[in-house]
Amino acid sequence: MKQSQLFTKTRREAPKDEVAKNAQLLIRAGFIHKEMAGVYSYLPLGLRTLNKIRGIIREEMNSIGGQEIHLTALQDKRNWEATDRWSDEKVDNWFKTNLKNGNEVGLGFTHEEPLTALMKDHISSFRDLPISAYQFQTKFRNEERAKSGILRGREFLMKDLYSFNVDDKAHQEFYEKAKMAYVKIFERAGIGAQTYVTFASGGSFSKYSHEFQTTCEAGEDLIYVHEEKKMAVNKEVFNDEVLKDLKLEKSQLVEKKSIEVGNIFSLGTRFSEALGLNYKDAEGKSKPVVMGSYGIGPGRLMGTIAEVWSDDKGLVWPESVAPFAVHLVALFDEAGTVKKAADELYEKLTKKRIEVLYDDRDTGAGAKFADSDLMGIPKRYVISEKSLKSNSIETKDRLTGKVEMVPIR
RNA sequence: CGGGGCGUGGUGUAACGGCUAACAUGCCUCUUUUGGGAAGAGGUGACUCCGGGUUCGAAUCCCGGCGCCCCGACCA
Repeated sequence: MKQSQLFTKTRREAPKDEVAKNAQLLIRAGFIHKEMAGVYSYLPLGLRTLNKIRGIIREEMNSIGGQEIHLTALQDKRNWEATDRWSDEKVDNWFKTNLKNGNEVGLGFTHEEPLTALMKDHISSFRDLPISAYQFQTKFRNEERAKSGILRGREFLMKDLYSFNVDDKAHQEFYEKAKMAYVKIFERAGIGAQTYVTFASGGSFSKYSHEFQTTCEAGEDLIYVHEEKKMAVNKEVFNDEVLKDLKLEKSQLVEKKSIEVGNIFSLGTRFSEALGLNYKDAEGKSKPVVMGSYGIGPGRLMGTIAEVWSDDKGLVWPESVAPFAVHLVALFDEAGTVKKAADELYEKLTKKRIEVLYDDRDTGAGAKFADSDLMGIPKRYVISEKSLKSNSIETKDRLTGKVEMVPIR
């Protein structure tokens, strides 16, 4: 893409109402736009990165047998009354509204209820199981306080997968596969080194749930990390009993702030029983389906990557999630020879299906470099009078700063 | 929801209760520039968040509303 065509502009300064680093950088670089507190729009660069993240997640979910679906945001309250999660006393972050006929509907903050109800149409025998289905969906949560930029919003994208199995054993097997898939996702997204499988409260369905916590100063959570075992314990369950359970010793653990980038948990039969999702086993007996749920917020993940991978000049995207692979920066000369060479190189790279952002704007070198640093595209190719003298381009790695002269072929 | 802070051109800031609301940046025009946010000249752009009140006089003080940020609580 030609940068002269990109409608977004970078800015020198962050708006004063943003303190969170992720929002400051993403807004300055033109990735996102703040609509109101806790509500952000994605602009071309931001959406490209978000879609890269979605792509990684999608591949990993497909690889464990997940089938992609798309449920509705509007929720029929009857499903939620069946599980006792409709009342505002039970769930305090509902967005609710009314239809013209007066009926109440909710905006989904998660989708266990509707999917469980939906599955009644498709699950009747043990032969129908296992099933796992996932979606990328906009969730609505009426948070009392939105904060930390894109990390905690009132409207946000979420990948949620739900698993349906015949019994606990089958569920547990899938759960482990899902956990491994999650580990891979965060590795591929570039934050594997600082992301820990973290034991957290399991709610009423199982002893623990597993969170994926990325250590980072901007984090809202406190976890206790065991570096060698690459695992951690969330503060909410940090007690002697749990440590004994997990065979950990306090002295080996280090307290760290972290961001919850994913959470998986066993649901048991809580939803299937409440909504009547049963199947017939081989003996013809009716049994409730055993469920699990597995969430990742791709937007929050993007914000987390921005927090982890950035420096004083701007964003530093890992290749896997960068909006473009290459930032072609042309420093034009009077004669037009640089422009000609840059245009040709852009065509050539594009034909090779390399994703290039071509800075063909008529601005000074300093501004182009500053913007390039801010946007954080992993590779920068500079083409200029100087580089053309040796018939080459200058490449610079955004992360390492390493510079090389590469001949143009 | 408790506590604290803040609303001034697009953005970031300034302005004692008192003159035409200032500076930087952005944007437009011209000239000169062209490897780290170039220089000069000219120009554009604000009912100072909204509504009341006090005052001869309000961006500034008071009351109410709305919005935003931070700390805490909450976040199956």
